[in-house]
Amino acid sequence: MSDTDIRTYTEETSESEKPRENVEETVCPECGGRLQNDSEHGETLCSECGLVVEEDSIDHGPEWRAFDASERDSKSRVGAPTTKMMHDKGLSTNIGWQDKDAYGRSLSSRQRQKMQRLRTWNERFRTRDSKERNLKQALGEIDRMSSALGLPENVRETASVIYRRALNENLLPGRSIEGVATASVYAAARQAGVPRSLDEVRTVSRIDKMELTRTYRYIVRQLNLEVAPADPESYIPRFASDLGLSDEAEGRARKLIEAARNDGLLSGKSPVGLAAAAVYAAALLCNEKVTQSDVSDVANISEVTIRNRYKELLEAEGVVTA
DNA sequence: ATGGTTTTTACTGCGTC
DNA sequence: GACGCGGTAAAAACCAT
Repeated sequence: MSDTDIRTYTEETSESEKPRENVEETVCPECGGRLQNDSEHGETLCSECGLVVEEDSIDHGPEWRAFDASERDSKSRVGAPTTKMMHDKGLSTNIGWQDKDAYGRSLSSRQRQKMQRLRTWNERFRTRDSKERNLKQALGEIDRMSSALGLPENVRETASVIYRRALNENLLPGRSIEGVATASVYAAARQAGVPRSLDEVRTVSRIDKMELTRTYRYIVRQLNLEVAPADPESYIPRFASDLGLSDEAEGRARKLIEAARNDGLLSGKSPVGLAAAAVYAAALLCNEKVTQSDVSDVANISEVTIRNRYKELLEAEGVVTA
């Protein structure tokens, strides 16, 4: 009754495909000139007019920001930033494949043999036991799924931490790596306040719904993760932006949820449905054009549910203001 | 396994552009 | 006439017991 957040919603995603822009274009839309790649800056630009058509999303900069010179000095450090996203935090030794010494000179054949042995052993130690190899694969999956879901970096870190803990507590036997990794992503997204529904997570994973819910429950219990019931409000920004609504409408939607919360309308209902209904109602109140089917598409919720919820929302609002 | 609640599916009628 | 909206009944899904 209270634990509605586990709920899943069956909805085939085949019809929720959105028209995709053609990225194969090789002619400048501005002047018709030829496009060329600038790999250093990760851009695709026009050779005629210099228009940047496409920018790579990879950021090659450091993970911190500096606002003045002294801050830059104090934050700067030598070496690659560590990350929990690599199974060894990126700190392990790597031996280059080129048989060159530090000055770029070639090594003698005797030294080459030695380096080859070192490489072999280094690799063996690096992925020493099954746990390390397990983690290596899982973190790859977590990264992949997070990207597909558009989740921010900190969620991936959190998911990685959760997975590590599950691994350390020996929760893995009997469960698939993919399953636990998926559950970690789901839990991390919710903890970070940017929840994705079970359905959304499932679509980027290779496991089925049942395994995901089972595994998710299990690791939440075993690790004593504190995952509050999903708050409808946390879905609102994403839905509102997907529908191209104004900030005003978004705020309005929050107020509707707030009013409903005071009336005790929230418990037992799907948070996604509530959020969708609030967004729809708010758009109406702000005279912004959105149809029920639009909302049902972006929220993956049925129109009927939206109708039922939004009726209740407006009533609650009416009670409060009256 | 079962029962109660919620959501979905499918279908209908109404008004408007 | 297509579309958006509102309602209903039956089916399905989900959760707790």
